[in-house]
Amino acid sequence: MERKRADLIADAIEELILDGTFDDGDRLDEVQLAERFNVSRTPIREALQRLILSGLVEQLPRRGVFVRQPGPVELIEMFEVMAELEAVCARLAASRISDTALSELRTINERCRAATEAQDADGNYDQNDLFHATLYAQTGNAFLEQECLRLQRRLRPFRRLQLRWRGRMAQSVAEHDAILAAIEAGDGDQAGNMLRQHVTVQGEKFHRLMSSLKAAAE
Amino acid sequence: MERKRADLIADAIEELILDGTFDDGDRLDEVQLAERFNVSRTPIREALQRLILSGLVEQLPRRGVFVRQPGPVELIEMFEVMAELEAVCARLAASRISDTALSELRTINERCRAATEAQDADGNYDQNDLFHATLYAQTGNAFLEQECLRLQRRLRPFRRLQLRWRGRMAQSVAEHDAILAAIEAGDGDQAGNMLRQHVTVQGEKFHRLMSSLKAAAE
DNA sequence: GTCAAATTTTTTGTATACAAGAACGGATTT
DNA sequence: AAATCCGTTCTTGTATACAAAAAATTTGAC
Repeated sequence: MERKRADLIADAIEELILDGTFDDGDRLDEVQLAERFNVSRTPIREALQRLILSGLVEQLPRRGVFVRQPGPVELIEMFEVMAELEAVCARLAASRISDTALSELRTINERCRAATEAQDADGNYDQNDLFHATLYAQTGNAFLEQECLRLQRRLRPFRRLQLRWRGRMAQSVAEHDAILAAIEAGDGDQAGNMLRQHVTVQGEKFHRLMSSLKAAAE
Repeated sequence: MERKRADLIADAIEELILDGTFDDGDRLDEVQLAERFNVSRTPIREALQRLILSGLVEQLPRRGVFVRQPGPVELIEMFEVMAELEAVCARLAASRISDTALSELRTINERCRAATEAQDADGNYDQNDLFHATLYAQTGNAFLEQECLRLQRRLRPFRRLQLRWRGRMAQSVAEHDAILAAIEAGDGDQAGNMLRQHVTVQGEKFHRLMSSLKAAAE
């Protein structure tokens, strides 16, 4: 259960930003939001503070808060950090993972495969996130796990764009297979490198992401 | 200049926690803090929200906020993440660093050495932080840099404990030298591994940190 | 005397009222 | 006609007042 109204509102505003209701650069007016959610300015301000700290919006002193979608450069940077963090997770997990967790990962990837064959993009998306999140947990480092989940969550809407590309889902499942094989073999460095490649945005992936962004902006 | 009163208060409370005025588990009473800082509860609450998001304090719904110092396990986990992040920085910096930045790093490490020889623990501490922060900037990834600075800041009080050990300062300077040599040689993997070792808390370092913590708790 | 229930009290969460600073517009001057 | 200065208005930041929920204390019963 959520703690208080301000938290619910923060999630709601975040959703409104991510689904494009609020565009980049828009000012988030406290009084407008207050009447929109039928609350006073106080919980709105608390919610905005949460979003400011998460980096989703920007506050200019005495000016207000503005939506701040990451530009191409920052996006690439965030994906690079995600790739490196996941590489670390794979390397650590390779030596710390339990047998049950390994088979669980296999099960999840099989569900990814099934969703791919069923052309179920949403199902693939959810199982894919679960696959990565399960791996984070197997690092045996709860702090690392939380940091990864935080960034994963932040990048979520942009990863969603990527899965639309033809053949990407099948490729993703195959890469998961290879990563699992490396982990099972206990080859942490290999698993890490593969996962880094799996997440990194470069080459063709980069151009596809850019054009997806441009298309989404229209 | 700081933005508003709430930000100043957040920094002040953080300082009070880090220097031990507020101990682990203490409840941060809103009204007490309000009269302590001669403001109303509103800016206090905003400040506390910042601290909650930064993980320094914990909020229990309808109960209040409590100081939450990390325990030994979480501390080790945080240092592990820091070590891995810095390893990434070193690897990336090895291929992206500029010549001027490299010589700047050398200069900073020379200041570390001078501070060590002068038995100036505070000077060494400051230059050491600067050395690492300069390296973060040379990854060419502003997002990664910010994340590293965030975690560095969080671990700051605990790193301070470590420098008290006999011989640690000199060892640190020598390790910096080796890391710089690896970066100059363009060997990113080597530089990364060395920096990971440099930051990792394990073996003798672990026992020393634990006893320092116990001593600080008394 | 002890345990439990109810009331009181304390504290958080929300609403509203107030103050200070910034943007906007109009008027006056060059 | 353009630019600048002053005033109005709008918005943020802070204070206070109010409500609801949880904790603590007191009172009553067994």
